[in-house]
Amino acid sequence: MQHNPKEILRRYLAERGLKITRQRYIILEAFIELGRHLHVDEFYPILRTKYPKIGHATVYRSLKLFAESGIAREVRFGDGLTRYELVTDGVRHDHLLCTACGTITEFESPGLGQLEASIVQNHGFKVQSLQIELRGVCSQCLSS
Amino acid sequence: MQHNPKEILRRYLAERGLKITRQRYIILEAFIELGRHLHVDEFYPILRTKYPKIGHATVYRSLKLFAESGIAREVRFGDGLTRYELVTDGVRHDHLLCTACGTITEFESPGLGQLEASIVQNHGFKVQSLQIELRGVCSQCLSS
DNA sequence: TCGGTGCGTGAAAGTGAATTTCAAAGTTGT
DNA sequence: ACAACTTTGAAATTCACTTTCACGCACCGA
Ligand SMILES: [Mn+2]
Ligand SMILES: [Mn+2]
Ligand SMILES: [Zn+2]
Ligand SMILES: [Zn+2]
Repeated sequence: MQHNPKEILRRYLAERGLKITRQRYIILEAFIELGRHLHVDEFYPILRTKYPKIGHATVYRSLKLFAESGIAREVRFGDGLTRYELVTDGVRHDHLLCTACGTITEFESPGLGQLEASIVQNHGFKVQSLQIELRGVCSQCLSS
Repeated sequence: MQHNPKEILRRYLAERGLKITRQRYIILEAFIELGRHLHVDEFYPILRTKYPKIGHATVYRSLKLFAESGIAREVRFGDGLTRYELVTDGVRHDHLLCTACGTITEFESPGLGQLEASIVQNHGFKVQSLQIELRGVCSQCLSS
């Protein structure tokens, strides 16, 4: 149960005297249910069908809160939008962005541990996060 | 002479009927002379001392042009600003961002070729660019 | 060297994502 | 239920960046 996002968020809020509101709950459920790499304007219309009175500022605020609590990750792909994805217990992943069709493909990169280790060794840097972003043309687009 | 940024830009402009203006020349000189990872508002005051009439839209336009021509690279560090750096002939590099003092440290990562190769192999992706971004605490900040 | 064509410039206005403001409403511990 | 907070929603604001448009300037050909 420690890895349930709802539980993690509940604790995070409780620990600092913050509140579990209806809006936060609805936004969290939508966030868990809907796909990855979504930005506010992809959430907002969907949320409004369930809760028409919700304000867009609340959606911004909640997603940011989710990232702070550790259940979400902010992802930026250079299109000026901030996207979010659920942080899962599994292996970390990075993203391939197809410049032809816009598709985002996730990939795992073994060997990043080594890269990180060499950076620590060469620069005495304490790593908090590491992200790789590839741009190019996906196989789909290449073969058509 | 093929690797002189001024020469590359001159050609790029000539090839498409664009013009070498006083402003572009001044901005290019400043860009070459000043440090890396600068954003418009770091350039603008300096440029104005040499050319008080210059407009900020022109600075935005020129830096973007430099990136299009291949002599500059856009770099975004998630602070909402677009920064630029000269593209040099040497080895590619990536960035370490210190979350304590804000310093940007450049590093080279041997072994990226392998990572790229494995991605190509696993996903049939034609890579156009690859960027790594590390966040953490620099040695300077760790030791004080 | 002198136009003429058409790109470039600067000031100001506009854009769009994200944040802030503030009064009203909701949440929680007691 | 009460008091002490925090949160919300609508609207305003911020901020980087882009666009607009009238005028200026670069470049080419005669
Ligand atoms: Mn992802
Ligand atoms: Mn750099
Ligand atoms: Zn594609
Ligand atoms: Zn530091």
